[in-house]
Amino acid sequence: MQNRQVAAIFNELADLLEIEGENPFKVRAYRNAARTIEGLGDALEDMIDRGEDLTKLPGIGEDLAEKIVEIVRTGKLSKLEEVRKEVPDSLRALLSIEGLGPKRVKTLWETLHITDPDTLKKAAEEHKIRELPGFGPKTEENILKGMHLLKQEGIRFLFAEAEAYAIDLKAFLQKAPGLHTVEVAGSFRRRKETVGDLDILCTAAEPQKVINYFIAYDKVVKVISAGSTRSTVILQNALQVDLRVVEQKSYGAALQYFTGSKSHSIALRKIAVDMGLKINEYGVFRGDKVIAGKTEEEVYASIGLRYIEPELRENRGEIEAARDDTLPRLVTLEDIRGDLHMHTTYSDGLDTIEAMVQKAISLNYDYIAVTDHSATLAVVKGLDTKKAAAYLEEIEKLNSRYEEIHIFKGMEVDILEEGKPAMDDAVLDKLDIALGAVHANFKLSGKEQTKRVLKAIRNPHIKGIAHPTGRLIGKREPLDLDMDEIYKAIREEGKFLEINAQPERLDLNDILIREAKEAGVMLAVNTDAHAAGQLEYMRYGINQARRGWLEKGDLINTLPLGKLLQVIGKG
DNA sequence: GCCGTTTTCGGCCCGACTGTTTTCAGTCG
Repeated sequence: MQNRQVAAIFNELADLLEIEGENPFKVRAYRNAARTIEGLGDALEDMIDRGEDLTKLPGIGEDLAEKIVEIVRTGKLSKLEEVRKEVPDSLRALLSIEGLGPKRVKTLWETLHITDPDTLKKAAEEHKIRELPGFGPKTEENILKGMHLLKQEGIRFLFAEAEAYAIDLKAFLQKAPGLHTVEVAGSFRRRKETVGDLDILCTAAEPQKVINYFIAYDKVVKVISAGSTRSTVILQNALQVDLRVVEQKSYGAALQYFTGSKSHSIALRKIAVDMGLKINEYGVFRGDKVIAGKTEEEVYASIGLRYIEPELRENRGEIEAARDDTLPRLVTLEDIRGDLHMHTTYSDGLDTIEAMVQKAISLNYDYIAVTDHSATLAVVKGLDTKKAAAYLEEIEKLNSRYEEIHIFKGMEVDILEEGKPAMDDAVLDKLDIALGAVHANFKLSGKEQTKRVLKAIRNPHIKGIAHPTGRLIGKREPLDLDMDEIYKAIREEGKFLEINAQPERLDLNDILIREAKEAGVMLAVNTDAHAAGQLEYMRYGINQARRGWLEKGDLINTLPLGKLLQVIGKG
């Protein structure tokens, strides 16, 4: 039973209870618990096995702790089974229709016996809905329009995809009449690996003019709302954009509010309440008097906190750290001295080794590792023993030609099912950096998979593990690895784990990165570039590293060349 | 259902927009 499944059960229960009309604070308690569980570094199952006290977790009390144990032990929750008998589970689907919340869904169910999207559609088409109290023709129409958006519900965009749209939109908004500033906030500003919508904050003297300009953007296909200070639209690509316009004096408070995360902001507001203050998007107030709001620094300072970087704002301990002045000094792109994972025409890359070298020089790197694939069934275009000889020779040649950069002889070596590297020792002996990686047999049991990777880590030829969990965001689940065992082995062997910067990998994820750091594990952010231009993906990996609380000293590729040589045993 | 250097009971973040109303409930972020 995975944490995500436990969280899903609580979310489902919350939805059904809310439709039932249960105390909204009780409903919120279930949702808060689900959020806490989703953000957990450890598997609940392991925590229970170790006898840890779950009520220590935020938002988990006696009752919910018991329910968690029940779910983990039995795979289900009797309370949910009971509620399902009272409220049809299919009603949940209706909640995802724009404009339908628990109250209206309950009304539809009790009066017209609507239980799912199909019966809802029929009732709307027969104009039965407009007759209900609290409903009208407009609502009925909106329900019908919202029906075909139902399927697209819940899609999230990779950060890198959202970035492209955000850049376009920002450039467009910069030309809005009377605009002062425009900033993309929300999960985009927090640099989450996926982004559900874009939240954009503008400051302008006349907000209405900016709103009017915004909804005329040529990629807008639907205007959901457009008031005097905020608006929500849907773009062609189904991306939702929320725009908020405030005055300059509220910029900091509004940026904080619009950046979130929701639970981070709620926690701040609670602190303010305890101090007799109130925080909203216009400022920090004592009574009617504004005491802060122009900048985010001011807002945090007003409740006794240091400024918190957006990447940390997830209510996972950053607020306590800000109070104690123990926040990390997050690593930056400028700290990176080199890239230790990339591919060339020697395997499945698009550019030559020399093209990669030249691009790396333009990025001011001190070193790179060229790490083409070893050939296996999974990676057919890779290096065999014979091809490897030419490959290594060319790296050496380029190394003497380009004095301004050091080129490591590397290879991304497939870890076979038994944990052995897919390359002869004779070749491995000649390498500076061999990265072990899993590219096939993803379905092994957690125990076997862990054993397989541990064996690779203990292999003296392997220096690091590339994209350790093998996940592809939205496409492939991570390997079922015992990460604590992995961290232990990596630490003992003096090896490193990679943070892979490919937009759909970002592997390790933020939570595992932070765990790894706490376990004393060395890490490296690498691009796994398959073309020279992709060396610029480093920034995505840095985003992830920052979300994992990493500082410069946690990454080996911030080290100067001499120090790095020592770390990989070549100094 | 959670939580507590004010509290073990009585609070629980805060405001904008829409559509339905005729002063506001429901929804959303």
